[in-house]
Amino acid sequence: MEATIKDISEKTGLSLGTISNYLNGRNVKEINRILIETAIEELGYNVNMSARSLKTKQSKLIGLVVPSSELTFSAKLVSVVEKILSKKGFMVMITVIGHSPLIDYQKLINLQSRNADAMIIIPSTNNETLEKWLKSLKSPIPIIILDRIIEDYNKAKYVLVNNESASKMAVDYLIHKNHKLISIIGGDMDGYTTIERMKGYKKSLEENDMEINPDYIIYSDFTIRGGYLACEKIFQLKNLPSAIFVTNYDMTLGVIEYLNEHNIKIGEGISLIGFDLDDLTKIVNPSITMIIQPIKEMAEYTAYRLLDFLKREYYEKTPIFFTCTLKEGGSVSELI
Amino acid sequence: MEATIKDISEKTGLSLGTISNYLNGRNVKEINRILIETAIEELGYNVNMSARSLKTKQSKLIGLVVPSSELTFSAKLVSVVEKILSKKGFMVMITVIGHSPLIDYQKLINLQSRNADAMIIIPSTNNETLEKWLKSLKSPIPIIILDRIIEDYNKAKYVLVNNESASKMAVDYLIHKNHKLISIIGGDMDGYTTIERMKGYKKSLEENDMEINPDYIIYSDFTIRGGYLACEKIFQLKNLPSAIFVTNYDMTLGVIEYLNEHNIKIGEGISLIGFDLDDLTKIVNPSITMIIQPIKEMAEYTAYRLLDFLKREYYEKTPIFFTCTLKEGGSVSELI
DNA sequence: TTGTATGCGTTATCAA
DNA sequence: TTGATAACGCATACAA
Repeated sequence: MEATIKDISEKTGLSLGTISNYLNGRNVKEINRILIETAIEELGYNVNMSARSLKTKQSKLIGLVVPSSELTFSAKLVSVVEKILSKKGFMVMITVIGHSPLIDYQKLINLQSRNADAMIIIPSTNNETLEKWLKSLKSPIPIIILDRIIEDYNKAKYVLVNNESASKMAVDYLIHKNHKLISIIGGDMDGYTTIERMKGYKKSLEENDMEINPDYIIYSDFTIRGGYLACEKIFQLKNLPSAIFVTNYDMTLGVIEYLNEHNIKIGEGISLIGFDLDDLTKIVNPSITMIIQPIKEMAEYTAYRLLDFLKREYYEKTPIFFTCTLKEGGSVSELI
Repeated sequence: MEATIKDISEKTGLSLGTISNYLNGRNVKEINRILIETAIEELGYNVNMSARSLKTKQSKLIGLVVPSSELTFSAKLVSVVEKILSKKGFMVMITVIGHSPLIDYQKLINLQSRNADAMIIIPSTNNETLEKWLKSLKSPIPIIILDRIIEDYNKAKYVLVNNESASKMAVDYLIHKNHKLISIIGGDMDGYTTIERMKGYKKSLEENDMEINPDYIIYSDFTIRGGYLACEKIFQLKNLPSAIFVTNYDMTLGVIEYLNEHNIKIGEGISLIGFDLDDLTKIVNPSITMIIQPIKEMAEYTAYRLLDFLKREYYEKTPIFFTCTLKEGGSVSELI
């Protein structure tokens, strides 16, 4: 049997209220403080969070909703966010969505019924279940949504990268290296992220008075397999591009896999720019030039903002955009 | 204000007990069932888990303790475990340890005070705080510990791979390819995992009547940087080995990084076998020959066993060992 | 500064 | 099958 404040009360001869006061950082007479502390020590007492939550309506639990498709990204995020939040006594509850609408819904409800104090959500791709659930939420807990904007939902704070300019930067870089035929591999056609990244691609081409050839625009699904297949599609074109810009991590892996498998030399036969994390850069030879999301900074910002919100200091919802950087590797050759 | 069973009781005219009975799957008259269900629907009712937990002493929360050093491994584990457990209404609470003893301890206590129904722990390396905490635990909740054995702690179920034979398999393979000078990069010298993997290394050499040269045995720390530095050390030897066996994922990355940086051709200048996940295999060219841990199977086994334990069907604690496989890539050349 | 009493939302016990 | 009531462990309002 776990010890309760009642046990401590009995052991110390003090009332429940005093013990509770001590536990909540209120003033207690020095003598009693020592009394209580030794009792806690001896009994191995821990606060029962269920009881406390029931009473205070604060769970000290942060819900983290991540899509099954973004596990690498999520893992980084979790480690940073958890580190910051745990220092303030919060625990992180994880739920992975994106498998089936029914199960997703159950999971979200489950999360809700544990009344998380706040929520961090990575919607990644369009997820109707998630959006429906979000809109049905009436409790005004702070919610931070990462990585994309849900069009008609403005009750959350959005933290994202400027996808359009990141994408433009990549294509500008390729053009600067004299590439004329540039292919882009995007995710699902109507996803926010892909739409934005495509915008940057087109904008760059337009600004440089280059033709936009729809054959070079491939839509895929943000998976390794998807990247592989997209790359395969590109190599079936009569007129091969000299460079490929792959717009996410997993697809970049898939593309590299395809190129390796077909003995196509990266940076020679074909130039390549990837997207997301810099894990890869040093492992692949030649290293891959990549657009890097400042994920650590985003995660830190998210965690600290959440903490602010929870202190009710403010809850302002202006979206914040982070800027990606281009990390040069050896995967882009300069043409003449 | 969230709706409670009291609201449902009032709306339906039924007593709290009946509502509770319905909620817990007990028999309720058909008419009342419909009454309740529509009330729940209309009020948007959700069970308050804090209250339920307080009463039942079951949190439906599973604690997951992962080391900061094993984030890749952990991410895979989480996704599999979460998928299985969430179907049964459990949520997964994550805590990352390994930064500082003090914070680690706070986190573990925090986890405990939320009375998780069960725990999954990946200790990775020696962690005194964790061990002390485990031993101080009196509540008999099911605990599954992955990846290594804590010597004098037998209150948990252990799920691991047979490190010794996995390691032996790798070295046997190299010897079979006529490698005579084989270097091994391990983690911290007194860690369970490293000790086991070193055993396999030595056993293989002994069985093949080969000399064990301490110069070829490098201890490091399971990080990317550690792998890099270990590799550097190896290349400072007067008498270079022809093959390196790296005993974990991150260090394998570090080694590849070093080799790329120094233009040492993998599979030509030096042969390489890595350890853990097969993410890499296809990305690096030539693909890396690796010892693969059956992490998905282990995670599934862990989740299902936990579910069994929670149903109190049994809680047997015989350690279970999974077998690694060797996945051939192009990173090991055959010598003559 | 401390003690007493009440209630948070739920389940469990018992009687009807 | 249902209803009334107590209890889970804690925080809080109020009185002392």
